[in-house]
Formats: sequence, structure tokens, C-alpha cells
Amino acid sequence: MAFRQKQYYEQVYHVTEQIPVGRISTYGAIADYLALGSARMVGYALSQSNANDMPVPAHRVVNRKGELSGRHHFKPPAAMQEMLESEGVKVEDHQVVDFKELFWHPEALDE
DNA sequence: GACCTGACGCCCC
DNA sequence: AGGGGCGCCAGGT
Repeated sequence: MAFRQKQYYEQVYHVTEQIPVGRISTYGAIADYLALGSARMVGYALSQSNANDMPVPAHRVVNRKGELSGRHHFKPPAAMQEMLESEGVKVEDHQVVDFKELFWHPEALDE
């Protein structure tokens, strides 16, 4: 239902927005937390958010390997890395350094 | 209206 | 351990 879709997008934006500065999350983690759709849908939702000029820190969301898979979707592809580095997240070869330690679990919202 | 692709991830071989 | 395939849902062609 379109109803559910809107809710899904809204939830994705909400969760993404809760990612603390200097921390990052993954598509899979968000999808798992929402228990809806799939990681792919999360990325899709985020792409829409960027197009809508939403205040969603999509740059803090990477794939499960810690790679900036979505960098190519930013206005300047390098913007994603720059923003992350600006927040204290080190990026090396399009990959987040110590990604595992910087990883933020959406599950933290429940607690 | 059908087919393909897309910010991914897991299961199977 | 590495590679390939399928699932996910929606949107564009």
C-alpha cells in the first residue's frame, strides 16, 4: 500500500536523522531495525531524500562493508567523504576507517 | 503494460 | 574463501 510506503520512507528518514555526528550506520541495519522491505529500499528512500533536499544525513549511511557506495549520488561525489571527514570520520579509499567501531545501531533508539 | 535497474545483503554453490 | 544468484520494492524507460 502507498500508505505503508510513506510510513516506510518516513521511518528511514527518521532513523537516519538519529545517527549521531561522527557515527555511521548501514542500510542493512536500518532495514533490519524497521523489519520492512530490504536494504535496497533504504538506499532508495535516501536517494529520494537527497532529491527532496531533506535534512537527512545520508552521508552517514554506508553499506555493510563500510564503503561509501552512495557517494556517486551526491551532487559532488566527493561531498560524502568530505562531510564524513568533517565530522571526524576517517575515510580511506571510499571506505570508512574503523567502520565497525563507528557503527551505530538504530536499535539504540529502543533503549 | 512488461522489463530492467537500482545508495544492499544473505544464502547457496 | 570466493563467486554467483535471488530477494527486496519502487520507479523509470
